Amino acid sequence: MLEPAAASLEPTTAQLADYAPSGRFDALPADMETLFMGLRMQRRQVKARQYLFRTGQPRHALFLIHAGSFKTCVLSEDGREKITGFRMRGDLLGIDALDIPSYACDAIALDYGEVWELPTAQMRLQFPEFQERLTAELAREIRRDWSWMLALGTLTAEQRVISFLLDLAQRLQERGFSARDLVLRMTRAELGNFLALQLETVTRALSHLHAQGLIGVACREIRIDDPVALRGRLACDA
Amino acid sequence: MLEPAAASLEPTTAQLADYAPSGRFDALPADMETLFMGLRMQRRQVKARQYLFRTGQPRHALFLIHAGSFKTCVLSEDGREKITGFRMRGDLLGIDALDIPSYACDAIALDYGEVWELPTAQMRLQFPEFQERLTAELAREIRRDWSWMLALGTLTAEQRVISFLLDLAQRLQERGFSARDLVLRMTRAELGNFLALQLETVTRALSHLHAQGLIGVACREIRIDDPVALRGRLACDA
DNA sequence: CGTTGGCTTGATACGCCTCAATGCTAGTGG
DNA sequence: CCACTAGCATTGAGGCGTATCAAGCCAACG
Repeated sequence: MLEPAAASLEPTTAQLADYAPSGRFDALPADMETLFMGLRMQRRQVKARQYLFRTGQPRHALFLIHAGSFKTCVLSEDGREKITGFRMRGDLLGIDALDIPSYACDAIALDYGEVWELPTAQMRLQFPEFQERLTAELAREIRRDWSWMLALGTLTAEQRVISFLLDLAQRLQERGFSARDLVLRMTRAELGNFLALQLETVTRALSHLHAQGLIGVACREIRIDDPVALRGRLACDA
Repeated sequence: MLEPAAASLEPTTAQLADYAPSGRFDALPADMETLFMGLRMQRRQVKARQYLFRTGQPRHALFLIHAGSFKTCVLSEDGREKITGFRMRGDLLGIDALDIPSYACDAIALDYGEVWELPTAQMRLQFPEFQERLTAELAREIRRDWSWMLALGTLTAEQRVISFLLDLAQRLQERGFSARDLVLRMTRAELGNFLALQLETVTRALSHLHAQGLIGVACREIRIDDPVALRGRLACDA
């Protein structure tokens, strides 16, 4: 367990709030849940490590994450794997295959998960704005992807890890959790895969930031001690 | 000038056709032009190096590329730049900002360019399937991005260059050009930026492939001599 | 109590970056 | 016509950052 953060530096969340690799593009996160609250929907629970769907399976529905965390990944024919994102409550799974009959990625629960199954055909009829919501969600995903492409292409290993932590902190905060105390739902290997790093490099980056007093590290639990300093390290010439 | 390819290895285009970083996901490319043929549309021409639009500008329209090549790029606050894609005839520019009032990237002509301006509001009324076409285009872009994220995260410098060449060859072929003789519309620096490599590394990779007789290189003109061997190099353990 | 999976740390190797020099081509102006 | 310049491509030498390999630690679990 990590002891709670020293209350020395208070105004850190404000700094965090306007940061994210995707921050400069995005409008506020959509609240799909309230939109569909009245609708009777199929719910589905998945256990840790379980596949929600796999690449190539017939796509019969979209899924709205209600609880838990998921990763989505793509595979090449020769076995190379790449995690394309870590998804959490409010995110939609499966939209990347909206125009084709089968899923285009794997969706795997990191811990446990509960999803709501959206029957797309029915929704289109019932909610005229549904299709527009989908385009919005897709466009947002593109901008997120571009931001990460920018980060992976231009930042060092340590900066990538910082980017990830700050991005995660912001997403947690948007969902009502602390932006300071994070619990990573993925292994070091998965994190490294997403950031295009080896797991040892991720560990070393975290250890280094810890040694400098910027974060607290206890395995999956991360405490962000100095968001301002972290943000400062993201500049090109730092 | 490059002399034409030796006619020794004939059946290469078939191999090429089913390859692309995005190949395993995508359906055939959309023919937007014929769809909108009857419509009276604003056309716009841009010269080399000219911006079609910039990040943050009010988004009043989408653009369909009719001729020429464009690059789209994103910038971070501290000046880091990343080219998110090279676009050509039939591609849509601006869709990544469909849900927000201003453009989310820069679009810059590489040589010259002619685009058709699509008034989105009008199109939605006139073509009921237009919104669905947009979602399809967005989903395809996401899958393309994921494929490149996979490539950049798991391939060596030389493999990335090969991937790019094969992808470009396929896109040219889809548009009725030769899949064997390519003309790069971008500088080595731009190519390196897209592939997360330095321009010298791109040059070295091209020179190396040339020295092995797999391609012909004369500055911007590339001839693909041995697509099969190139494809073979993309395997994980090659 | 052994086994397994995940995390950390160190030593070494290698691929790509960085810096520097050169060549080439096109455009410009004397 | 020929300097002169600017932009782009190529090539080499050396250094750095991350990958790779190896070992040890710890908690969870059968």
